[in-house]
Amino acid sequence: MLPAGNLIGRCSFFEGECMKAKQYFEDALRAGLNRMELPWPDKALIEPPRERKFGDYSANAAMLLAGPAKKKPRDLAEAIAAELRAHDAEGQFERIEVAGPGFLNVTFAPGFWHGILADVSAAGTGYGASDQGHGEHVQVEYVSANPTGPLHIGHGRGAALGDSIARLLKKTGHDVSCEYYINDAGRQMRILGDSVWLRLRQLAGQDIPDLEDFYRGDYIKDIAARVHRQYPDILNMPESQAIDICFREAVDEILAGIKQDLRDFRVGHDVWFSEKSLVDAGRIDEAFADLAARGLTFEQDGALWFKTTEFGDDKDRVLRKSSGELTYFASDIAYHHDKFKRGFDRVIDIWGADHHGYVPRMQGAVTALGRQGALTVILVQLVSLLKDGEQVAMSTRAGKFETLADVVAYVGADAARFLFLSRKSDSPLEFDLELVRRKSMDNPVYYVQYAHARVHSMLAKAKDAGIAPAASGAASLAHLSTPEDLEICRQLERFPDVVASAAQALAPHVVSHYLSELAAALHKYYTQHHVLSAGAEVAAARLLLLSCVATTLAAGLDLLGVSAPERMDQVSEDAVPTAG
RNA sequence: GGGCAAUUAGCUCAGUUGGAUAGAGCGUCGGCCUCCGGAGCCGAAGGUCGGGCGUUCGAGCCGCCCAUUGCCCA
Repeated sequence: MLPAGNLIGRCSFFEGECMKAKQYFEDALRAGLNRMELPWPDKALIEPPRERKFGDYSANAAMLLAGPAKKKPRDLAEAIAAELRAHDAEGQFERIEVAGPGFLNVTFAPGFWHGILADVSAAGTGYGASDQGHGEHVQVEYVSANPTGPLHIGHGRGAALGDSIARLLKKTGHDVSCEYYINDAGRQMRILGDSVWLRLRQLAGQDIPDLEDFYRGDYIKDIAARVHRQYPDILNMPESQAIDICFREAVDEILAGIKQDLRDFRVGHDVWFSEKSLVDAGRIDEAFADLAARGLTFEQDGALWFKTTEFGDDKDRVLRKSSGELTYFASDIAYHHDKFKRGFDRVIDIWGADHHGYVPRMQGAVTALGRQGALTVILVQLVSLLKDGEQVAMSTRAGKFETLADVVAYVGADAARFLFLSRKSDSPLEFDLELVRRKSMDNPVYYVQYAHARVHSMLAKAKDAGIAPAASGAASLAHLSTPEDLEICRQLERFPDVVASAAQALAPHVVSHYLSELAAALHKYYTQHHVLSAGAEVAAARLLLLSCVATTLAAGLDLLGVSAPERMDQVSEDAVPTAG
């Protein structure tokens, strides 16, 4: 959990007085307890109560202090409440009450909440930003699919998650680099080269049976045909040379396709790191030497072993087989060794959940390298693809929706991303193509985008009518006094906290849930309070409030990599299905 | 056989250092457009938080056992 000091630091981002409600209450409470010569309890919590009727924020301090002070929790709470009331010179609190077993509940005055609008207006879409990361150098590695075929929908989930986590970390003051690790060395790559070579010869009329263990997607056939066109005499070359050409061409083409798919999904990596370059540059040996210097490797049966049992693994692992071949583990160690040598304070890897057994080993390796705790592995559970409630087979040969590109073309990047980022990464996800594609209320992404578009529609109408939003400090804000006005202010005030905790937990779904709630508050407001016909002064105040909602929605959607359209007909276009 | 996760409303899911009557969307049923976009709003019904035991003032959350499901490893 964040120390309280961070909250103050975050507020310094804005000019003037810190308007954070939670912090304001905490400061007042601390001061009050101090005057009463009571300590601040270690487990003191200040949080919004579950039910609105209990006020804006609730503190459990009296319950924690009652025991040691030998007083009844409620009596002590009353005494603290009286102390707080006596010192609320600025009248920021509307109500200070004691409830239940001894909760201390406060409700802020409307004027306090109106101050939030100044924060949002001043920050614009930068609202919610902070420096809690203090420029920490963080690397996020994600997708990193083997370049043996196009990305599938599971990769899409990892891509959306990694990209959004990077956005969250940037927003909270981290120095972030996004990386894709290209596994272009090793056995899978040999199989890829062999697969293309085999198809090429088959296409040339040679009667060769399929291999048991090779890539058989149609894209292999396409690549083989192209390679043959490009190298007409390839069949006359020495086989090793021909296979090498097949391999290089295949990797280049598949990788280009992967990059295109990610671009279409609005995911961008800063660094594409080649495993082969790691091997070629001798980095593997460097890492081995590092481990050997720490006495953590040994030779046995002609193989090189790493003593992972010293770090909690259930057995030691091989780094280099007796045949001289390197294991995946070996290059992964070298890769992470390299990451830390590049100066990252913290490294985040996003992996498919089927690799979970690999996590302790990798953590052990990082510890062995002297960087315990610097690696965070996020596991992403499987995505099951449905169409009208029925499972779509995911095998390479099955239906036409197996690739990420097809799915994105069918439902649109916004809808796909929002769904991916609406769920905790460690729970399996159902992705129903028809549901996600639907432009209706069962689709949360449109609900949120519509809220944003609704505000902009009103702002445009207001402009035509010559009504401008009020200035953030205007006296007319006093008109924002209904429960719906204040509810929206409260929601807006939460946003920086939401961003901070989402970044800390590396959990973008916290943001998407928040956005749904803010959108709901906006839609409710829209139905209950007419803006443009409410009289010039009221209209101006309400326009300011709603434009702050739009700003915050846009800031939040940006963290998810989802567009914030000003008109809904602008989003429907990229959801139009491709031919067929 | 061992390990990692998951289990919350009919469905899909939130609920993070243990706190007040467990929430949302969809679906179902019933309401709301002479007015800023109805892609919306309001209301109702719907729960043994998989089961059991324990820890304590208090457990969806922590511990142990069991069940089911998924994955990893031998």
